[in-house]
Amino acid sequence: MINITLKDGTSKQYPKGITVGEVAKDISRGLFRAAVAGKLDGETVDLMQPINNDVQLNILTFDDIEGKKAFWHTSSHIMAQAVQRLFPDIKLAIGPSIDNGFYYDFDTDRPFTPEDLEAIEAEMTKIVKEDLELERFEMPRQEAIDSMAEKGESYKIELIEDLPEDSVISFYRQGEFVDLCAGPHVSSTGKVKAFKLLSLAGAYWRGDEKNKMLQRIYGVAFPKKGQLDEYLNRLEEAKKRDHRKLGRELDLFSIHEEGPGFPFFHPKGMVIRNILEDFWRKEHVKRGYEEIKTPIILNQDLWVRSGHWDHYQENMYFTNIDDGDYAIKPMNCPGSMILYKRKMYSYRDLPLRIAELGLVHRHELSGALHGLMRVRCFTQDDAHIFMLPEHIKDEIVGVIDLVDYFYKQFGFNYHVELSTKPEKAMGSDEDWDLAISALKEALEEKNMEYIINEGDGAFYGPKIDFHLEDSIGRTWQCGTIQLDFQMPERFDLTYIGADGDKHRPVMIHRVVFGSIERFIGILIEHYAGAFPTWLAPVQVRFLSITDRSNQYIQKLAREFEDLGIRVETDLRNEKIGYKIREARLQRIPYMLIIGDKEVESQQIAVRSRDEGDLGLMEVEDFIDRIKKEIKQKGQ
RNA sequence: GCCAAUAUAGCUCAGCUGGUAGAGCAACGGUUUCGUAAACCGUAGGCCAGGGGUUCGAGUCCCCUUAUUGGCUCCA
Repeated sequence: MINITLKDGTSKQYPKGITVGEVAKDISRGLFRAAVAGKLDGETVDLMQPINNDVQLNILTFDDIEGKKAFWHTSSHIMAQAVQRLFPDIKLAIGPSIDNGFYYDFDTDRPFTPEDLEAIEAEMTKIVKEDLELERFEMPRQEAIDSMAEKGESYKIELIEDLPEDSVISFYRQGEFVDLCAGPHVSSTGKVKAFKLLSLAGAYWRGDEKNKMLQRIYGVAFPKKGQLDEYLNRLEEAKKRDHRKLGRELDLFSIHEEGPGFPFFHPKGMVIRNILEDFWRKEHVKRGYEEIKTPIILNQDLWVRSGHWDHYQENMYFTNIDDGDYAIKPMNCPGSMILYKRKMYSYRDLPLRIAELGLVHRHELSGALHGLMRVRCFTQDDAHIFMLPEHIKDEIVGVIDLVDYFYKQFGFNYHVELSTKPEKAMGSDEDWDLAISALKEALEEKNMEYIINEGDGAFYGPKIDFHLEDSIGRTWQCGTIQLDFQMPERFDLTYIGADGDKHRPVMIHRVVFGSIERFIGILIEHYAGAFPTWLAPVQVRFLSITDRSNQYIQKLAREFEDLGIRVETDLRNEKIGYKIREARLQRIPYMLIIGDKEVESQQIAVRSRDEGDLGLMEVEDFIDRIKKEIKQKGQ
């Protein structure tokens, strides 16, 4: 007999060799039905897995992340099986589960069509009905390679060859389909009750653009039909808050064929932009930053000196002035260097925090452009902090606090990544190690969780990135803090130390919004277009019942404007319901409805976007209310 | 840049296997002066993304270009 400790801490005796599934069945039939996999001492395993010694066991259902992974992994096998039945000539590459479903990559000369997806789905339905059991088995390395060679599965051979010498090479079989796979999997194909293939895409083998492009099919699957419907519904809802759609409907910005990746900001979009910038300026002054503005075009020699010519050229635009070669800035730092060098600094002047809202241009691949999130020109809310080595940690902590303060203001959740030295980098490994440990130290002092992104740093230094989520869960890098020992060296920056000698300062590059454009895109999706009053392009719209109230409205509107409240009037000869509908579609925080009654009593009828009809109010009371709300910035 | 899909009026979309472009909303003109999410009638609006081809005839078929979308790669 063996002792099995369950999730709730209780332990039970079972005969040696009992399977995970049998334990689940012993606990309850319901749990057995919901079970998709198990977790033995932290390792996820199949339900068929026998247990031979005392362990801690968790029964995983679809509600567990690892359970979902197993479920989706099996779904990807079902899809691959269907594809192989319909298109026997295809080669299998890889088919993992992902955060929201699964995919499988196939190699075939014949491109899949949307009709193929339907046929594949139909075949998958059959496989699910066949309720094929999944069976795990292992093979010695050479045998595994031979067996894959026999099937012509060259990608699988490559995968096996890359496995470490001592690793167990396991396969899963369901009916006639066999795939190299570490597992775990659900016990039979019949469990995958509801699924949908979502999209077709090209994907490079092993994510390397030098490799062949394979065809990837994405899908999702659930144990119940209702869950699938709910998921698809959520996707539909998310599409409604897409910033590209709302940007058009709310008249905030547009992008035209004449300037792919170069967004135009409309008057209402500019209101949001200007408010963000005002807020930004105020907070930066408070924290000891000074603001500068450097030119967009600077001569090519500067970019050679900064290292951009060697490391960033393919992302830059170039131009020519009077036979001289110039570049359009892709970053603000070299301009900031020039300003630092304009005079001498004492160690007492440092740290020096120099901020710049700088418009940069970068050549992004056409296929990468995406609304305001990925553009070819954007404004960075940049700053360069020049400092002594002993300032490093405090300055980084200061920036982390600033970023956190900003993101909290908008109610964002974010996650942090630390990126290390890339292949194409300047500087010695020692410098990089020093810089990386400084960043780590700051993160640890703030008790921040972070993931490490190996080789993803900027060419001049490692960075801490702050990532925000869009409406469908994709994350976008916004804030970043980059520690740089290289630029000060390249530009021979100095300060005079207490010893009277020249010393080299260290610098930080950092942004908080990241790109104002991207940040606005994320804000639009975050609020689904319903901006809090302090950010709303129009805060109040007056709606007339009849034209008898026009004069009163115009008088009030002028008063509100004088108080700095952003107002619009709708005096059209339309029914009130129609005007309310339009104002609601524009997500305007307050509608003030003015008819004969209001003119008579010199009051206003207030309708709030969030709370509905608030009834009659004194004008003064409403002004107090909205002013307070604006001051609180939606907190 | 690569793979795939898409491109019809300001917006959302019809237009079947080729026979000469249509709706709703918006705009404009009129009627209606109305109380909390869409009044009524009328008018105008399109080089069907651009270019080339096949055909007696192309929005529909083919090719090229551009842009967009979903991915891959890259990144704020």
